[in-house]
Amino acid sequence: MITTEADRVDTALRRLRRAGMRNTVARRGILALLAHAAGDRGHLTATQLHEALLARGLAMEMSTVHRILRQLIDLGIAHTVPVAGAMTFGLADQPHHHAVCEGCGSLRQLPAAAVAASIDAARTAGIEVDPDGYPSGVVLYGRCAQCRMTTAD
Amino acid sequence: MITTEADRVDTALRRLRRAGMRNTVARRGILALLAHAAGDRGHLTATQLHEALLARGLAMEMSTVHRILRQLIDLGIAHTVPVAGAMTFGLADQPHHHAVCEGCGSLRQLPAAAVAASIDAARTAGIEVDPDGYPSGVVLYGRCAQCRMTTAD
DNA sequence: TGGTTGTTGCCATCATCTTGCAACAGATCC
DNA sequence: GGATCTGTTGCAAGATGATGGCAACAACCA
Repeated sequence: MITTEADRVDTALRRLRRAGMRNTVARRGILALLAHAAGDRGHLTATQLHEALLARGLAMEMSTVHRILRQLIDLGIAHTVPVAGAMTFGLADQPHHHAVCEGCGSLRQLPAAAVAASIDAARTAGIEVDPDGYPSGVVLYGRCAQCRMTTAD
Repeated sequence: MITTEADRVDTALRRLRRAGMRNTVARRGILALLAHAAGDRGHLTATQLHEALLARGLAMEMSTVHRILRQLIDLGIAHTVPVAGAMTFGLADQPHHHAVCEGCGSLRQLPAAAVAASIDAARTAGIEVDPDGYPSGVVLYGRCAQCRMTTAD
């Protein structure tokens, strides 16, 4: 992790600005949370984001959260990973892919090099996958150590 | 494709039977469609399955389709891949993973060997992924040739 | 500082999936 | 073949996640 959270938010805001979009409280809040989550446990669902925003005193509508997330994805600023029927969101400023625990939904980042062979195989099959993991890239669904312990089936 | 569709349905029904579950019209219908789809374009969503069942004269409730699909997944007979906010379902009798087009939702199957390196990387990161692709395995999200043509962005 | 225009809040709506319960039907035994 | 047991389905309601329209608001530029 070279850049700080503030730097990453700043960079994202500049990209928004260049696309003709405004620097608003709602967007700054969401970007700050995404940057924080990226350095922490991984990605967040729209609901988790909404709750975290409220906890920070940033009251806003759920529809606004969804709208902003969609915009961030359209611009390639954020990317999204489907987990257990819901979407989770993270910053896409550092190329990576994802391994998801289907038990608890926790998420690990995988470097691009680790999934290169799989991307080659997909290309052979006719699907071109972004090597930087945008908008979803490669997702591996499995179980983390803790969930393998608790559900011994 | 070594086994016929009928064989695959039969095998699945035997596994259901062994688990103490009954051989019903609804289950036969769903398994037949999944077996057919696997040899065709890939997987089906619950809605697509429901419509196809109605088209075959097998009237049943959407809730029944969902219930049966969940049972098939619990038994490892079917597996599921999230595509564009919905889940798609396919038979899991032949070990494979998936490459999905985010444009049109079409799906290609990848052999287990093609994604082995990625699964190793996930294990290193702490997530154990089933090499046979159950229940979701490895999913690569990208774009097929046709969608890359139509949306030139 | 005022005007323009993108953005947000609010509300309604849609789609997908889940759950509870009573009626039904497949499987087994006699 | 018929009775019985119990898993299964239909029906209806609802939880959850995501989207769209419109008026009020606020960020940006001149």
